[in-house]
Amino acid sequence: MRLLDRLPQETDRAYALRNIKENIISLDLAPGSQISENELASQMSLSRTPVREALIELSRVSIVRIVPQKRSTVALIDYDLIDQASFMRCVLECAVVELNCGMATAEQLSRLDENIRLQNLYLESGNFAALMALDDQFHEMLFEIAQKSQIFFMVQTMFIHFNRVRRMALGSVKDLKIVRDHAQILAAIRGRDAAEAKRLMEAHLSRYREDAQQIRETYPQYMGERACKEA
Amino acid sequence: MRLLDRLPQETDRAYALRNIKENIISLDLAPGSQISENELASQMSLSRTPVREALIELSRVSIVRIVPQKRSTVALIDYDLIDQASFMRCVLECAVVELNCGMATAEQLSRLDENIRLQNLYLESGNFAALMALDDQFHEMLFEIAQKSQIFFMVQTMFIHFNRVRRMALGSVKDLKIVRDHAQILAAIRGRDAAEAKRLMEAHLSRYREDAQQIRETYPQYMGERACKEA
DNA sequence: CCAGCCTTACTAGTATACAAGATTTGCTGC
DNA sequence: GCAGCAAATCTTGTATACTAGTAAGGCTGG
Repeated sequence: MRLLDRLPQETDRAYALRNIKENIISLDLAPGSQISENELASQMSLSRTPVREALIELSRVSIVRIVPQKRSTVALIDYDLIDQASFMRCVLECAVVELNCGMATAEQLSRLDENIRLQNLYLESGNFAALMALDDQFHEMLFEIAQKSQIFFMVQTMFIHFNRVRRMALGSVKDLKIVRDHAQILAAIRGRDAAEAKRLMEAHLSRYREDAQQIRETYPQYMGERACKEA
Repeated sequence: MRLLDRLPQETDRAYALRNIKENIISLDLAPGSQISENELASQMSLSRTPVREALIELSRVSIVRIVPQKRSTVALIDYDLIDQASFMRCVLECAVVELNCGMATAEQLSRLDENIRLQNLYLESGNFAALMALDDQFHEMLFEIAQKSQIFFMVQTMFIHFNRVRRMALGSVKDLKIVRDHAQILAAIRGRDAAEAKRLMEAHLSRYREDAQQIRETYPQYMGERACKEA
């Protein structure tokens, strides 16, 4: 397990959650692998309590599976869950971006502009991790502008299914298209064209599904749904 | 605090969560009231651990507010949060009901029929609590039919903001309209008319917002947003 | 009487001990 | 050798002890 640096004023639980999440996305905690509260706790130099509380939260979105008195495992890649997370995100963000067209201020638009400028920068320099963080931030800003931050916060945890697969395909040529998508979406918002903004967002989010087949072939051992038997 | 009966095979944590949630909705744990892990634990004859884990989950959707090392309180009624929960629900359910039109089987349709029959029954007999439960079940079934159960499960917790206000307005004449809405929605699904189904769902969910002003006047002490100062 | 400090009694966060259940390992008797 | 039982050792669930931070109330010195 790869350890992240502690953030200032971060509680043990928040640290454990952030750390475990990151390790799941990076596949350092591999899909299907067994995890133990005790083991994770000692690796992070914490007690079981904050680790356990973090795992409970992750189990709520089915990214960690806790079988009482038996074991906990990192969930296998489940395309049904990814589809559902993807569907939810698409439906919500399309509605959000429509709202954005009616309410984004000049100052907010320029902040989005700034974000996209940085995206282009990291795209050129090949810093794909930073690019992904900016991508997340871009979408979060759209929720903020629509005054729907709480919704973003709530559903964000479910995006991990999505993000794990995204990370597997990192550095693909798709990234260029993604940044361009963002610029087009911003242009539509600026032009107050809700229908166009929605159309672009839908197309944008559908990109993430494209790599499914390739990933399925590259990491067959991580696939769930049907092949895995219960113990 | 009113205690619910234990369910078979329910863990202490699940029981605590169900119990606290119910007491928040029923206003037995009043908006703005201070709650203590210790006190709740002793009232439910549990230790702090499962109670605490339940409260953490509730704090994630901002229905309970935990101030570290200070106190925990039941959130005041916050119309912004209700709006966001309502928006999320509306956007998701409209998309779901559109899907339903394309995929509901005859067997599923008849189960929905059965549910609505029961709704009419409880409406006549004035059993509004049972009616509300059937209402919830109706909407959950729509998610199931669309094969989006995980989404329902995920966002359900946020509906508590919504449900608390709903409970305050319980027994109003609106209930008649609500049951009729359900029947119309089902008819649209049966007729495979996605546009109509969506339109009906949107109108249906907008009903819940109507009582806002009345509730605001009836329970001014429970209102949050601006008037409350930090301690 | 009043200001300021300090004690005390709370809070939630964390660590650890213990309980209950499941699995595995190895012994035992055939 | 093998079937079956049993004990040891895992797991997570729960209870409790301890830590640290906050707030309030009382005491003390002026």
